[in-house]
Amino acid sequence: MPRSLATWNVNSLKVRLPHLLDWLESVSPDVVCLQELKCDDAAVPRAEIEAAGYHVISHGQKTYNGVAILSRQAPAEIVRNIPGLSDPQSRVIAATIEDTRVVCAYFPNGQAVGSDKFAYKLEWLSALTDYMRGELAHHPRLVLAGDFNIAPEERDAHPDWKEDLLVSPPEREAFSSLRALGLEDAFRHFEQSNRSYSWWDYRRNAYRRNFGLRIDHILVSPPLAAQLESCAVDTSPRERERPSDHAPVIARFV
DNA sequence: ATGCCACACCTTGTGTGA
Repeated sequence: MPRSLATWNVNSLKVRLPHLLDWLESVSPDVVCLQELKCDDAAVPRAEIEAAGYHVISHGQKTYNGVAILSRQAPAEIVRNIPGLSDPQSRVIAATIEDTRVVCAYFPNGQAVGSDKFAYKLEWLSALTDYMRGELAHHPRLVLAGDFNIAPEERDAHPDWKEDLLVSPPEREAFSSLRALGLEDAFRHFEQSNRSYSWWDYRRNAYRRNFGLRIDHILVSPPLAAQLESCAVDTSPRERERPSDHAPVIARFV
């Protein structure tokens, strides 16, 4: 089984490749779920990632979206997108790595509560929830990791966050529905510092002020929850030059 | 009230993100 699994929205794989390679070398996670590649599959820097010791599978898209799974062990049963959902946006890739089913997802942003894109977000969330219900029936050891674009509780958003988006009741109810399938938020399995976040706006010195949200999550099924050893946000890549606006989250298992 | 920043795009502004 993988002993460690991370998720990271890199906001352009091309720009963030040096950050990613350095981080892989220093942290050496067994599985990494990446989001917002912003490139198509042909542009994924496969050779560099393989040279770092990882298999790489991707579901890319030019300009927007795009997801990938990096893994020390070979992936099997690869699925791209949510089965049965007609969606031109590349937001999901899933694979079985050893004995564990890994679903990597870049959830829609939603733009503004009540907008067309918000309606798409809720429809997409409903489809994902149905998909996860079926996956859990077939794979007792399941991870859903990615950029959820939802801060699930009050404590997951800075008190001065004024927008409804990412914290609205329908978004939080959708997150609860995923948890209700029997998935645990790995981060909340442990004591954490107050104001722990995974994303900070590039503007207005948000990172320096820790004006952020916790929207990147690792949800795990009960057998994996029972084996959790730790789960933490790694802010070190956010402190580099030209960082992603997101920091990676990493879970370790005994 | 907007842009504040970053990224991609057959760029010289626009769409999108969170």
